[in-house]
Amino acid sequence: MAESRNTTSRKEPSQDRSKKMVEKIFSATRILLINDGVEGVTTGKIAKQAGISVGSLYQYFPNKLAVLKAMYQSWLDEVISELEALSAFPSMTTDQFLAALPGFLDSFYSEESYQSSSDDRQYELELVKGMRLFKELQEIDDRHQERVAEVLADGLEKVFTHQPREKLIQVGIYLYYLNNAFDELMEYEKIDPEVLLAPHKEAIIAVVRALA
Amino acid sequence: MAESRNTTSRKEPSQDRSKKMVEKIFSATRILLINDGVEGVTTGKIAKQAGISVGSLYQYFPNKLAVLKAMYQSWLDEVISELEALSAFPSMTTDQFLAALPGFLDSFYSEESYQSSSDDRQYELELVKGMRLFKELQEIDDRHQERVAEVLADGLEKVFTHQPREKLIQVGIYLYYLNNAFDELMEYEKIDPEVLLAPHKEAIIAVVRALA
Amino acid sequence: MAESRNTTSRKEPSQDRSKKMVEKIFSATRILLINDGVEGVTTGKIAKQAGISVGSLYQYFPNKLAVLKAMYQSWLDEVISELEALSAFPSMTTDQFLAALPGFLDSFYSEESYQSSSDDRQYELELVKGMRLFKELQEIDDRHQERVAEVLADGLEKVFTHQPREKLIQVGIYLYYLNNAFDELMEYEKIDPEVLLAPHKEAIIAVVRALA
Amino acid sequence: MAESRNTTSRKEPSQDRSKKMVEKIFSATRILLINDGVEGVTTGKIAKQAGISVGSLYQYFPNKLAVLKAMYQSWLDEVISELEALSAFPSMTTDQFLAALPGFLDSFYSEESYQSSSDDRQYELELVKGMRLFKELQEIDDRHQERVAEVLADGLEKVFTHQPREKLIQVGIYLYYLNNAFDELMEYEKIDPEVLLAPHKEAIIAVVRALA
DNA sequence: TATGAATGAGAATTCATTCAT
DNA sequence: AATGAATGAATTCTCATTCAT
Repeated sequence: MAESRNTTSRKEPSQDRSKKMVEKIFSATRILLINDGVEGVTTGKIAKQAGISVGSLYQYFPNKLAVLKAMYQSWLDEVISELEALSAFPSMTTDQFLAALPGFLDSFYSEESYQSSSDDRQYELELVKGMRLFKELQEIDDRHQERVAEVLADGLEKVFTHQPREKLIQVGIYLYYLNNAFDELMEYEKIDPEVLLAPHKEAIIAVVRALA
Repeated sequence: MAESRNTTSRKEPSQDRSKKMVEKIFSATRILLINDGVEGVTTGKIAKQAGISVGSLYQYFPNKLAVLKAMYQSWLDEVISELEALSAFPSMTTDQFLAALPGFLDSFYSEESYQSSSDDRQYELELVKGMRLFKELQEIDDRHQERVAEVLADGLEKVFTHQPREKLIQVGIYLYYLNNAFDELMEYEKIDPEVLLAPHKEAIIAVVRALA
Repeated sequence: MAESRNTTSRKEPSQDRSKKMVEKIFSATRILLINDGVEGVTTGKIAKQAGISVGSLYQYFPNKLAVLKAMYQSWLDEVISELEALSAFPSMTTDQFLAALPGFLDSFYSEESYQSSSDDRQYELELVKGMRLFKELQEIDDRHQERVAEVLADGLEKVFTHQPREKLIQVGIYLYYLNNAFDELMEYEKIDPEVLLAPHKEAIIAVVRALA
Repeated sequence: MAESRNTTSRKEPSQDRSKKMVEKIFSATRILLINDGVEGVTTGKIAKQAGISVGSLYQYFPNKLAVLKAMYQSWLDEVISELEALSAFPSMTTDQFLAALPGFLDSFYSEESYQSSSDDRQYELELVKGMRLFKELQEIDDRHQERVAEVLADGLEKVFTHQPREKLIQVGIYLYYLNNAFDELMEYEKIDPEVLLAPHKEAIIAVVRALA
């Protein structure tokens, strides 16, 4: 593939028709991502699965990567939204925060959260795989990381007001990675979530407490 | 690629010539892995980079995957060795262990360790990428995870004798992921190792202390 | 070649364009078969000879064998048609049949029939060669043999009503082989058709007469 | 393969060592021919099966085809020998010959003859396949046909003294083809030798009687 | 002589992308 | 706009043959 091409959408999905088309392409790609993995996604298969022609696909996206890029971006935007919701709590003292943390983590890691539908997980895993596979998607990922750090730092700032912003940003990213590691671990079949949840919470609390 | 083929080495590198050839192939592949990523590794490029013919490559490996497999396996073996060295400490009481832990972590995460040459890191990242890309390599990885868990559990067992083996295994894996997350984080340019080392150590200590 | 693949046509040649394309592929393959032999037929050469791209060939056939298979099948279908026409005579007594046989054989082996263009013969020979070369084509051939036996038995049954079907089938095949042997012999340049036609007819008549 | 090269043996198997070597190569090739078909015979496999090196193979034969050529030639020589034995009967009158023919055919087609070991049959079939596959072997085959015709004509001449040599040659070849067709037919699993032997004999007798 | 490592042309097949209809 | 046929570069792997040891 000519990876050096423009990979942004070719046209704004202004008309309904267009929106529907893009939607078809996304959901077809999602299915392929889940069933065949990124490496198994081809423009031909997307078109077939979407019930459209390859030509049409190229009417809405300049190349294959642009499709993945849009989907990846969209997923990352969701993640940011969730993090923003998470960081949207009222200011409080360190003690209040530390007291509330265990309960919060319990609900955050309640079964629903880390046991999202297997399809969803697979989909996300494949997007991440694609991100690592195509340099172009890595740029998105870099911007995403920064955004994540900012959002989490925003939250931490409400509590750890005495810490320099820069440090909160670093810790924010660390917490993000900690969470991702746990999520990834949950994919591993030998793992017992019941057993690991406790140590994982200890780890998070320790990191946060170190900010106090 | 025919992923179902036999992917073990075709011949034992018994003779010097053979060893040299295999070495050429490995180092050429390493370079390609670093420069082009797994997705950019082709048998043709390997041969060219190694200064040999494609045919020769196929005298030593039954297919492209076998090359990656051997390299991945070799790296994982090194990792296991390191972990074994790590777990080869004398039995001690929980208090002794917890007292020694911070110092140990300091030396473990001394600059050398997590600042290995960028090439080495890139190489390992690409191997991991390949592992996710090819089913056959995933099997190796699964076995590796189990091995890691066992080795780390062996170490923890010397201290936390009262804990059931199974729990030590789970925690062992968690610690492995924690370390990997930190390593991965170190790749991220916005990160300041100086700042994050402390919270990371706190996290590890918290997880271990929870075993007491 | 992966002989275990699906080797039927990839798409119905419904549109005119498609028909023309398939036609191009067939006639190019025919030429290669005649000039280079089955062993000399490659997808690349077919495409070049047909003036199309390799990719196009694979739009119409899933693999090289599928092309040969279609051509072989098509020829065998013709053969069956001819045999059906041959067997489409009215019922008659043994005596009537034996009296008519010599005249029939004369017209059947009139020059036109066994002196088809050398290219046609060569083409058929190469198809047969291919059949022996590729297991997948052998299956077609087996079905063909059975079909031939049935059709010829249908004809013989109209005359030799007292013979068990099974015997007529066996004799049908024998006659088919006899004819093929004669055809093949005609390819041999040292042969004088004028001289051999008589003994060949004697042989056929003897075989048939033995059914009376 | 460079089919245009010299394909005769590189050296006379004068020494014992050489003879043994050539023998090894032949018997290895025979096994491969039976198990994998001509298309599956490679110089590498031959060497491995023979327990020698590829290099050695090329010491005794200039190329792969030369091996097959020698084996094919050798088999054809055997066939000729058998035919010579067959034709080595005393002169007799037409009536005597025709009276003896049925008995002769019975013994000729006794089970041993047309039910030679499956391996032998397969071996011969593959040699014939190879003959059709490689132009170079076809030349041998042409010479063989002529030789067969001569030998059979020699036999027929003892009986049908009034017929011109040329005609006997033509009929000789026809009989050879008749026999080959029957042999080939016997390979077809739907065939019942018991049923077809009688008509086959009728055919032969009719052809011969026509010479009277 | 024997060995078998090394060669590299060549074969089958895939797939992103274009463009005539 | 939509279609999907056509393209051809790229990829993996094979195997007859050579040649240094």
